[in-house]
Amino acid sequence: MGRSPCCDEIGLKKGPWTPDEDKKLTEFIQKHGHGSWRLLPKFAGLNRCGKSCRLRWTNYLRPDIRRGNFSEEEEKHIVDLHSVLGNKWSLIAARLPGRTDNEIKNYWNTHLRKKLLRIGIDPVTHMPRTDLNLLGSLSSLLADANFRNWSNLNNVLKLQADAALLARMQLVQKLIQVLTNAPTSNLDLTGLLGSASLGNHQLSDLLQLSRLYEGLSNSSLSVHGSIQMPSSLPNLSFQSLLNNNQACTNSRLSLDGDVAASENGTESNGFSADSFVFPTSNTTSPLLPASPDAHTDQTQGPITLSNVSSTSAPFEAWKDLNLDDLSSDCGWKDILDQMSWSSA
DNA sequence: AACCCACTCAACCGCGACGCA
DNA sequence: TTGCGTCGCGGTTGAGTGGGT
Repeated sequence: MGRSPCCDEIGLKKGPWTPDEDKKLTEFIQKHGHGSWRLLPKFAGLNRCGKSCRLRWTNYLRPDIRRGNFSEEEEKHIVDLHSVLGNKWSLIAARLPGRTDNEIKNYWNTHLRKKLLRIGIDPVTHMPRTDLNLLGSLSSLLADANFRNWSNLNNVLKLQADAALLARMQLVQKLIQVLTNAPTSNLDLTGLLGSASLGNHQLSDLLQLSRLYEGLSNSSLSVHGSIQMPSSLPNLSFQSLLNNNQACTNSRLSLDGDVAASENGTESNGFSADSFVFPTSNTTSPLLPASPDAHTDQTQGPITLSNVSSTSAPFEAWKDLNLDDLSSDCGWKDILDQMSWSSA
């Protein structure tokens, strides 16, 4: 919408602030509050635009700002939060008392991002990088003395990524439960999809969620395999999809044991009541098993959700989130935006 | 001492969101 | 509903700084 004209005005000072300007701004705000940022510089006797004043105050002069180096605890917290929130610096800053979004953003870009890259973690996805020269990354990791206190950082970060995935899976589970009004965690969708209670939009949304769930579970299994799926995640049963013509039409599902050609000529996958394959374009993996015996870390033994959350905070961070936070994640935003029922 | 280069971080810019008339 | 003013956010810039040669 409308652009603030204040910074376009000619004659306003730009660049570094002088101690005198800082003093004027601080004294004025302490006495009167900031009120309208646009009018503030005029009343405070500053030849600056309101935007510049706000920035100077919020990022530097505010009395509750904590200066100095980031502690290890803060670093880990930032990584945790970033794995869930992405580049939502203001949200991250809100969970780190005394730190500003600008400070965290700078620290991320100059330190943390590089650290993650060095140890082979993609700082965007928080997944292990796939474009690595493994030997090169190993040597650089070994050479990185900065991580002496995070000796197991690689594992910790993998767990974080896993935990973030699981958190998302749990969210999808919740959404499915809301959509289907299913009371139990062991969700059996038999009959639900065929029932008259589900409208076209809901059916479509449910299928979309199902694909999302599958994508997440595939990521968890194929990329990491270091985490044990918690029993709280649903053992989804999609047998009723077999009998639902609309679902088959919408999603180009094929039936158990059958292989049906889809419109583009590729084959989709069969599924049964015990396992199923979502109608994604190129995956053949079944839904993750709910068995606690599956997918244990070879060297450290099974990792349960409880001890994952004790070593990494995404679950803690997740508790603080609302759907607005989640919807900022582009893929998730699409999903949530398209849910015609979510606001109903 | 002079220069170069990499790095840091305060500050700026552009945009979207929101409130209000 | 529309348009305007304002705020706040995230990405980017560039001056300052420190280390290496």
